[in-house]
Amino acid sequence: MKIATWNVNSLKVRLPHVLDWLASVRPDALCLQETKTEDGGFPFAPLEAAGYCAIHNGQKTYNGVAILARAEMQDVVRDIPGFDDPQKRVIAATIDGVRVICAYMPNGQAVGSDKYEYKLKWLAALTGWLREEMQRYPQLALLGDFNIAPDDRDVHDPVAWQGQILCSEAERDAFRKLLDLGLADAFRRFEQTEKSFSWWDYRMMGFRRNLGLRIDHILLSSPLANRCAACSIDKAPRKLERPSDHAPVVTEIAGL
DNA sequence: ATGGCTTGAGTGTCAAGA
Repeated sequence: MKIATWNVNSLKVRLPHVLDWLASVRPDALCLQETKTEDGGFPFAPLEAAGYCAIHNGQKTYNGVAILARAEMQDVVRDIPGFDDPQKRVIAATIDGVRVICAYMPNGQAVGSDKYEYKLKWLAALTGWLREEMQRYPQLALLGDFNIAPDDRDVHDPVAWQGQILCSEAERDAFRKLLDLGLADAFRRFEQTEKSFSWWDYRMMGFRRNLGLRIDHILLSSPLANRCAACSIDKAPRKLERPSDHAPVVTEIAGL
């Protein structure tokens, strides 16, 4: 089973890239973040023609998350249960016995800001919900744009970014608390080249100079982590005309 | 120099992203 995550930064703009990528990679499931549209503007028809069912938790202008899958999706949940939040950042479904949770964590803007406080509260709520969700679904994968670089090796310039948004200790603590639930960072289960990133700033030729961060992640519960055969970042779509600023992250689970 | 691009909303220019 091949599952993936991609922050597309507007699905309307990126649909051709997404369709090309689905055709060449053929994942069983793809989690999307920042669709930036309500359900009315969601491209269900072309995705279905490409062989994918879709579920969407949409919002105008900002946020918006979706899961595309080749198989039927069951027990769909939108938003974090019990957490009052108008922002559409979570959608979950069961696909071939695997609980797939697609999340777009808040950016946080600046350490100490109101948005930063919201980010930390949001991450705590997600963690609380996942603790229960993992009891119900032993085979669980959390995929998405975490907006957290977990370690200095996930940052192109760790000195410049030290203590800054996406790299602060409280955010990294929140990431570790997710791992403490019994989840494993699929990417770090394998040998990776140094300076592997999943996001590069549009400005300053960030991609060409590899001035990036690894903030998009796939976390796997033990039964899935034990069968995880590969995890990589696909930089190819970032090289196209009008790319998303994020690249897809893909993992392969053997025997599913 | 808190800038630099990109998107959406909307038609002038700003918020937000990371």
